[in-house]
Amino acid sequence: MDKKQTSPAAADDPFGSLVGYHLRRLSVLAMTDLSKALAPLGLKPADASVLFSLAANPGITQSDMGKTLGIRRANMAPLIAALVERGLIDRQAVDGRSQALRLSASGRLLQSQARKVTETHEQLWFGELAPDARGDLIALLRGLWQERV
Amino acid sequence: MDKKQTSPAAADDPFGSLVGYHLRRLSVLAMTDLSKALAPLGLKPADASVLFSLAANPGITQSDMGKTLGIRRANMAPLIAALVERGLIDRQAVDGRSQALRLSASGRLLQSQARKVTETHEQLWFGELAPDARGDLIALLRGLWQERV
DNA sequence: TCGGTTATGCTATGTAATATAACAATGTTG
DNA sequence: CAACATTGTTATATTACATAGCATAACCGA
Repeated sequence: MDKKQTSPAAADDPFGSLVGYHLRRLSVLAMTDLSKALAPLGLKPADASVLFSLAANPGITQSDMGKTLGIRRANMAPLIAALVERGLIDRQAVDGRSQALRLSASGRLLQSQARKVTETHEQLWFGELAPDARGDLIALLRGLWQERV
Repeated sequence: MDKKQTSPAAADDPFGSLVGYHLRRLSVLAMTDLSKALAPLGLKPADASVLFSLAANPGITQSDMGKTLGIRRANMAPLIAALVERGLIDRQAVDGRSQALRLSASGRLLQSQARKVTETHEQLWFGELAPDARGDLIALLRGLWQERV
């Protein structure tokens, strides 16, 4: 027999049946790594998600973007303000309240760089999954969270 | 045609191919909900993970538990201290440095309650998955994070 | 068209989960 | 024994998230 003597994991794993635990461990590790990969661009994952959203939805309002990204108004404000400050985003009043947001030229450039970094990161972390397995996983995860929003 | 006019999501979804994004959204929502479910027990998810680990590995040291849970020494200290303070965990010196940790009687009781709460939560969030699909998902997620630790 | 309600953006603030750095005390090993 | 590594701890910074309250603007029904 070659029991015990193993790593500090061992025993019978009380988390073996908990999806949420493994979701969290993976998500935290992957997000930490993505943070490091984006850092040279001066972006955090939340910033990148704003740029991606804007590349796909030019003219979206701040509050609508918050709804799609799951970020609250109070947290969107400083996030957007910093990107406007850096000249990456232009705002344009839609009415007396709402601001339409668009990428500036430099914002478009940075967005495409961030996209490349993110895709490289995804390939590193999930590239071992066959394309259809990856698609299935995305569909599964998306279905589970979108039900609850 | 019935295009557009849909929810504030819409457009072509710049996150459609990003596993990490969906991992994160699901993980955050599920963890927030688990937090609320555990709150009546006076526990946070990290506390519960400590209790689960201890139920499966009585006598494990603080640092070994940190390694298996992915929690750093500096963050384990106050986490364990609070549970000891509440009388849920007993410490016993293994040598001059290490402390063996065990659930007290009240710790065992609270652990089993936390386990029930967690399993109910898991059922609510992931119960729609067939048991083998759930097992496959867990194996997939676990494989992906364990490679990186 | 007025008045109540809702939406938008913002500031201030609180909480939780991370992270690093530095330390004392103890163990381990060449 | 001397050098090194491990354990637990404190202090502290960062980040992501939350709530509350506010001013302003838009909307909408009587």
